[in-house]
Amino acid sequence: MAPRSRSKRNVRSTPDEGALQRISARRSPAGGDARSLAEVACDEIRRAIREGRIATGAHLTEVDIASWLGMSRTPVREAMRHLQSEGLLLNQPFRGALVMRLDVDDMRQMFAVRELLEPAAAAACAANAGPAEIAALRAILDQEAAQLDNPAALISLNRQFHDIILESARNQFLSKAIAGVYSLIPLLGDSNLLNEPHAREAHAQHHAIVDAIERHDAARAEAVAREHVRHSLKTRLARIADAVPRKFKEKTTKTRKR
Amino acid sequence: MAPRSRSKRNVRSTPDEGALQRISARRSPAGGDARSLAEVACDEIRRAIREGRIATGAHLTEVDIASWLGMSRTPVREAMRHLQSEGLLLNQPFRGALVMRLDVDDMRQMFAVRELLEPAAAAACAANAGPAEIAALRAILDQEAAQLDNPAALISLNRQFHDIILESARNQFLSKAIAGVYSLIPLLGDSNLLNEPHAREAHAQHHAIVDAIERHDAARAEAVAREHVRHSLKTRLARIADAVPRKFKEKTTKTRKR
DNA sequence: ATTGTATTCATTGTATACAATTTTCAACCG
DNA sequence: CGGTTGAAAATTGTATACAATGAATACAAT
Repeated sequence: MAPRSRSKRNVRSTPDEGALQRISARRSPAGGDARSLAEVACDEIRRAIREGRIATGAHLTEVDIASWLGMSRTPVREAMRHLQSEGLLLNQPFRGALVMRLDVDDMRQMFAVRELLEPAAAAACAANAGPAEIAALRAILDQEAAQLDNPAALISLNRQFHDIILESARNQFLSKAIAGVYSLIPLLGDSNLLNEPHAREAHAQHHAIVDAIERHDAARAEAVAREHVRHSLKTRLARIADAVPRKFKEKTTKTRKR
Repeated sequence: MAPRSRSKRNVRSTPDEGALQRISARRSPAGGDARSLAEVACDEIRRAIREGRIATGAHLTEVDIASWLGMSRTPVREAMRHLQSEGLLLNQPFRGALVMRLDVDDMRQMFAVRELLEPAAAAACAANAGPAEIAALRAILDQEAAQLDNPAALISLNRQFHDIILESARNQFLSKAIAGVYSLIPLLGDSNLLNEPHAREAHAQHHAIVDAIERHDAARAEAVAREHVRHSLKTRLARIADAVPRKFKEKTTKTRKR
């Protein structure tokens, strides 16, 4: 077993053994990563998909990823299985794994479920949230207001916002269900928050949600959250409608590394 | 690569090659299993948990399972990671994996989510189901009616019933969300369908659901499905209330194999 | 030229060996 | 008698070798 100690380059009494350790040391030369290589692989693949460096529809093989990341097949295999169960990769029996591709209909299905789950989370949060959680939400609102023209920051804040609501809902099954949907959002392409008018409207809705939560008005929180999801879908559909006019149809663009 | 051919002991024109194939056949001596060992391990562990041969709260290690199932750690590890992401096992960093344990509060959370998702599935099914699906549902109803005193059969029919509804809902995200919840039901212990009065009521509700679906009455299907979930929770809570009087408290009973 | 057949190739499945780290437990010192 | 330290045991992480299978391809026969 190799990783897992966070930053303890630990006890190691005898010095010669320290040397021996350094010989077989981690391959990440800059200091303490200390996550398992499988986790690293998982995150790297996810990130590459999110950033578009691996296109949806591309097909990955264990050996390709392994040589890309400079590790053996074992952790890569583990990561790929994980991503498969997450739904990001599609196991193509003897031809590598396909990066899942979502069409407009899939997107509608996804938002239908979000429209079911997220309002429920907001309602539960309104019922359960204490002063600490409400303060945390307000803090996020303030930061959002200050960063409305900074999509990267907004994306991070947005995730935190929804995470706090989800935790306050205090329902692990609801959390897991929503997480299962969220994990496939990267497949939809760029975030809506790159669009500033959308970001402004989303921020206003966040505000309304927190107001309702603070008043413990579950029905109102639920309604606004539902509207929030609907607005998000509407923006995505509009973006697709704008983008469609282009004539070209990509095939399964193989974006490999190496 | 080893398994994966389902039941195609395929074309193989020349007979001597058939013999040669049999020489290097799978290690499961009785006929064609042909699933990967990781899948076998996954199913075996799941089954052992469902049947109570591994108690909730038990802690499993890769080597124990491997020696139990007579395979190497590799596929076992894969299976355990899968079950962890499913939520059936809880990774306990250096002390083996814990079989997840659900208390009454967890159960309530689970049913809260089911009460959200299953009515939505019934409603979508009512909107989408064609004659074939409705016929399939009616066939299940008939079989249920004939087996009301056979819990094992009812359990299988119940799963088929909900599977058909879920497929007819035509929403992969909804399906995955519900599947994620269902996979933890074995942790709740014995099925409600062992209780005949409950089974009768559940069958009646199934009937009402199918009637609504056939009339494409989404609102009615949704309402009955919600009542169905609520009734299921009520029965479980009543069973717990009955069972609690017993004084004994189990510890983390280690139910190993081998 | 087309079809059927054998061979090679690409890819995954599994076993095993080893490394590294956490836990456990016992001995030792205060 | 309690706390600390050190070594052994238990457990997991990773690499690598090998087996087995589906797919692709070359080749022969009609």
